[in-house]
Amino acid sequence: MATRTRPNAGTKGVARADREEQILTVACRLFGESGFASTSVADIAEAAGISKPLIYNYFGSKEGLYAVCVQHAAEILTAEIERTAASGTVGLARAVVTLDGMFRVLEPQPWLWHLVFDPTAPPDAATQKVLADYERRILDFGTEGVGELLRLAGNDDPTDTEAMRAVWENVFRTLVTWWLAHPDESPAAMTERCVRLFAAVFGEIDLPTS
Amino acid sequence: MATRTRPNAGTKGVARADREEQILTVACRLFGESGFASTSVADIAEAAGISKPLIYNYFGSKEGLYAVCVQHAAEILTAEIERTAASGTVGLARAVVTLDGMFRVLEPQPWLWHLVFDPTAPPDAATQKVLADYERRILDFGTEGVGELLRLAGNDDPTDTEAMRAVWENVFRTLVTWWLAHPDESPAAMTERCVRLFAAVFGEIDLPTS
DNA sequence: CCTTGATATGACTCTGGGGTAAGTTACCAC
DNA sequence: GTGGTAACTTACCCCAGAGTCATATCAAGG
Repeated sequence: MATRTRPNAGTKGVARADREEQILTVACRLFGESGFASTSVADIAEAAGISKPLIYNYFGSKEGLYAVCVQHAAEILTAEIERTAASGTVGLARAVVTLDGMFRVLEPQPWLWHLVFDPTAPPDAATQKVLADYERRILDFGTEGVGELLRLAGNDDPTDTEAMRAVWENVFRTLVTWWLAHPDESPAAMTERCVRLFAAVFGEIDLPTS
Repeated sequence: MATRTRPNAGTKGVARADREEQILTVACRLFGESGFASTSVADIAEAAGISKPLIYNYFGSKEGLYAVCVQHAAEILTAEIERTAASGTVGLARAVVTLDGMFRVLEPQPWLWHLVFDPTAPPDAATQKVLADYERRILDFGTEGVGELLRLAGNDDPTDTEAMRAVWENVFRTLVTWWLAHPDESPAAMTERCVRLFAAVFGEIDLPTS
């Protein structure tokens, strides 16, 4: 055709699976850094060097893409938590080990954290299911340690346990979020800081040799 | 005129100050319950039984209205915190007293809480200034108690103190938010729950007679 | 009465951003 | 070469929701 109305169309030799992975990587970063609501599909397309319809072609909708991003992040974070949980430590030592693992996992891609806790995440069913699953898998670990703490103090009220679990979950989140807001701090240094903070509240704790 | 093209126009005998207060009340509730981003000016107008332009006439913009709402809420919450702070208690007892006061203030209008901590609040200068002021006034109280706790454990690292303050602030927020999510629990019952939770972590605490 | 200012609204405009229709290009199998 | 298909884009539609304009009604003062 003499009239090249769409000079950039046509395949560039990138297989669908590869393109999907590339889009996913870019989207995770943008969604994580700016939040779901403040990130437009056009932004992602531009950052990935492709056009908007390709994203819709591969992921269906903005929500669809987001759900895959959250799934991706949740899998990484859950795997790390389950890994440290399997290491056999208990009580506060386990908390420290878990935090330490989280810092190390997040260091190369800190935006994953905010992805999972994005307050502007859509009420979309797929996304909510992924988040609910994540929540459920994480929950048990927290409830364990917290329940133990309360029983030690002679308290086995289940509602108290639930409230305390919410508190613990948010302490965990706060420590990670605080660390993310202080990028100069290494994971190791932050872990030590956590140990000092716990010690101030609970007294000295015996850590596993690592 | 035979052609009554705008049958509902014209004053209804409500003075500007009264209308502003009425709009403010409705807006606080809607913004607080659904968040800034999910609440449209049309929603507020409808809930207040007036038309959209009147809101723009009185408040200039959606952000302008929101800033006034946040100011309103922040004043109420700050006043309550400063009131309990002036009561003379210290340490954990003060934490309990402050929480108790907060539960009582929020009982008739729980939405005020989420208004101040809305993650979808606009980056608008006026709003941010109000929030920053609120933050600053609250901050000192937390830093005080937290600093004391750390010093007692032989720790006076200022960065540790800052991190611990962030943790404490979020524990406070979590307890209030948890309570708001359990509307059947009375302020008194929730205060007692907090006492039990603190006791489990810190051991028994001596409360002021009240 | 009749002007003036405050209170009020119906019916617009405009923009950002999600989503789509329809076509274009390249590669591969035969 | 010539279909068929997968990869890709341009240019568009469309709507919710912020914000505005021109006008209408009322109450009070002269």
